[in-house]
Amino acid sequence: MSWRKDQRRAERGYHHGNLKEALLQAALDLIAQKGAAGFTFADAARMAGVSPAAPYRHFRDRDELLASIAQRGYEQFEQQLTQAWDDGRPDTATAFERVGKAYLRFAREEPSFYSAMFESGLPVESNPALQAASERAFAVIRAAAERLAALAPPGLPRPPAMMMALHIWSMSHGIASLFGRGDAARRKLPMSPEELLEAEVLIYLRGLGFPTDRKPSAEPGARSAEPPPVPASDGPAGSPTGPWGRPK
Amino acid sequence: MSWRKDQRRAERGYHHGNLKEALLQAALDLIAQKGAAGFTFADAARMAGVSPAAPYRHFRDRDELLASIAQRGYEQFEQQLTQAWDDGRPDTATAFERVGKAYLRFAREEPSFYSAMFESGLPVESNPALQAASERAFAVIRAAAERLAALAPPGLPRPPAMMMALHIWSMSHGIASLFGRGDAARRKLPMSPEELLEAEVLIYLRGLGFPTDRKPSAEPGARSAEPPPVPASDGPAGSPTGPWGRPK
DNA sequence: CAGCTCATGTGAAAGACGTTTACATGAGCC
DNA sequence: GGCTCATGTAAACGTCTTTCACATGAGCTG
Repeated sequence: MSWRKDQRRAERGYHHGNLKEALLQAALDLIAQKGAAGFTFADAARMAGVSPAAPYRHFRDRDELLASIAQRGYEQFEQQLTQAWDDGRPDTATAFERVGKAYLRFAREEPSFYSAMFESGLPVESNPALQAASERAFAVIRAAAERLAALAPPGLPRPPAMMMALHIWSMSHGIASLFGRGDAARRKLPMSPEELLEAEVLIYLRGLGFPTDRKPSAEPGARSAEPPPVPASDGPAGSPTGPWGRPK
Repeated sequence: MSWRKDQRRAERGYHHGNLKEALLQAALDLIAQKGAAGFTFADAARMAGVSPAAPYRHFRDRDELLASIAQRGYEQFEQQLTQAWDDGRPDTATAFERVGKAYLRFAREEPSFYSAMFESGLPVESNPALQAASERAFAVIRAAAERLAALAPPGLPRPPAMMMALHIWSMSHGIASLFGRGDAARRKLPMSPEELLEAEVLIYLRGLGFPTDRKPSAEPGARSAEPPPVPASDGPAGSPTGPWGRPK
């Protein structure tokens, strides 16, 4: 009946050797299958081929394992956002938009991490390391917003970068939470989450007075020979189509 | 030792009389205390003073109780939004902003419902009644967006109301989820969630070409003698302050 | 290499929950 | 008064979390 367990032990010996990693991996798989709420310490142990008590040698309790996953999630998240931002290349606006897309991509492609980070009900503020990781991730968005704010058209008051960052974050998070996952919580949408976010950000930036044609690659210092983009706020004669495409 | 239970039973007789309601109420209290994940069927039964098996006479399982709460939540949510919208009185923009605030207020003042609705991991689409209730709530936002879209300045392409509704929804939801609750998941903010949302919506609407002075009460058909508000997209000479107040 | 030590894993057990089943109660109806 | 059925109880099962005493063996020390 229980030859599986014994065989497994025979294969690997009394000591697992890398249980902590194995547990984290197992937890990720399980969360992907059954959600952050459905995931079980005992299941992870089973999947790693150890007794239900073994995990306690590596994590104080179930919540600490979840927190570890969330923390790794924030680290990967930060990395993805940083990579998407690519220090603002080739131009700030393009890079900025990539960051928003990276947010959605992360939510879709790493639903387990996303779950542990944002939906597990973990008290972020009670875990300093977790909070720090979360803040480092947000700092990427904030830095991007800072650079973008610096490009705000002169003559208008410059928007606070922190506010912009929070706005972009909440847009991305709202879309990701409501519509962003593989098949969970999906309502029928007239457009993809990516398109939805792209339009939202474009409209928002236009509201701040940024020029918003599709290729706003003309920055002070950029080596562009084109004429500067026409601000979208030119009036009725200005842009005939909005960020959502031509009306049908 | 167990006189409490017996006494309770003596007070109310063998039959509870209103167990279903009592369980829903108990569950709300428990979710408020310990979160949607921490809430327990047995606890609710205890709080209602009945045996752990009694709830099964009223709910197929724990998830059905949670779904009932979520459904009531959506109904109350719809009601609050409808009331905030007040059919667009006194003017569309004011009422629209009230809807956003109502969203945040609901998240803050009914965290139990909000939890059950958005954070419990319930598969909304698997429960037709729940899904319908959720869609009725969204329909309020959508109807408001419809009215607002109809007021879009002429000459520019009219934004799709559905898209606007989804944008407003995701903004509100993002802010509520990230910053909106009593003390959970709160990061230190330079402004209140309400102010953050108000600024975001204002910037967004301006991006769509809507006039955005603080009292945009001039609508076609409104009994206003003022001149129409100046569009915010007038250029550098236009509005000296943004939605976030004067720069310091 | 022998022996020690300590990190790591095991098994058993206690206590909580979810859920089912057979049985008890009593409110409402004939 | 007696029946019936919705509603509640007790007991039991399997699972999960967590703890504790004990087992194992990897790696250091001499």
